Amino acid sequence: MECFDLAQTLECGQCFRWDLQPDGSYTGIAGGRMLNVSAENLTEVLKDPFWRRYFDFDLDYEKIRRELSRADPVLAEAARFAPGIRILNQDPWEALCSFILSQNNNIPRIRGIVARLCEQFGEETDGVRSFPEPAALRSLSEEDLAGVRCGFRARYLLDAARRVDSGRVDLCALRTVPVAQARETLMTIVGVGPKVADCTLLYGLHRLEAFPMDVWMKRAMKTLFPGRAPESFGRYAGIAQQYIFHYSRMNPQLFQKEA
DNA sequence: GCCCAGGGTGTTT
DNA sequence: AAACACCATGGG
Repeated sequence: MECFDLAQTLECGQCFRWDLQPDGSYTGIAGGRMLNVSAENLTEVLKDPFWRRYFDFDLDYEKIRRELSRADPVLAEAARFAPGIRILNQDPWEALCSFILSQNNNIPRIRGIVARLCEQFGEETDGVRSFPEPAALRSLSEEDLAGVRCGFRARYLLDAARRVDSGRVDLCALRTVPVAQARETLMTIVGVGPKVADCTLLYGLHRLEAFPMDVWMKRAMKTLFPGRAPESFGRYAGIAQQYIFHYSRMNPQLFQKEA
């Protein structure tokens, strides 16, 4: 399967609960299930409807990559660099929290914070530690979250928990409303700006037109696609964004000559 | 010690 | 609207 690479998909910065094992497989938790997945058992894993959907296996990434590549040679180069990336169908609430925690932070530390959050406040069933539900966080104080060591982001996490748990932000409804409106709704949460909102839309709600612009993407757009608007990439702009993000992080020398 | 990390908020020009 | 300090924390 050329259009599905586990390392590219699980290590491209969209998820934070998958661990590379010594044997090259990945162990992770999603939707209250634990999975060990590798190139060897992938076909078997994809027979399970939950994982099939999680890994977005029914979307034809080969075709999308061809379309995107045909439209732009630079994008074609970026896509060629990691043709096996897929956009996961993560839980919207977990994605929202993960990217709230991501702000002004680095990926290894985000992973640690998410792990501690699950360990301290997630429910354990059959040895699987779930991501804590909004109701489990709603009534906590910032001091209660001290052990998670997420710093100033604790306040943001709690505001998100309260708004989601109360229904003022209905994550499920955001799958179908116009994307601009969904974005605005997410941004009513304190600590959620354009970038975190777009990450939630893309990775949690599978709104593939969302185009998160972090520091890497800003550099990449200026250098590789000067003057080009994210919307110009079309309804799969989010997938284009993922190719560009990964390409940029793997080739930082592209941006060295700033002065 | 300094700088940066998949940013956002509040304040100042 | 654009620039800026500030926000906790940890790693290089």
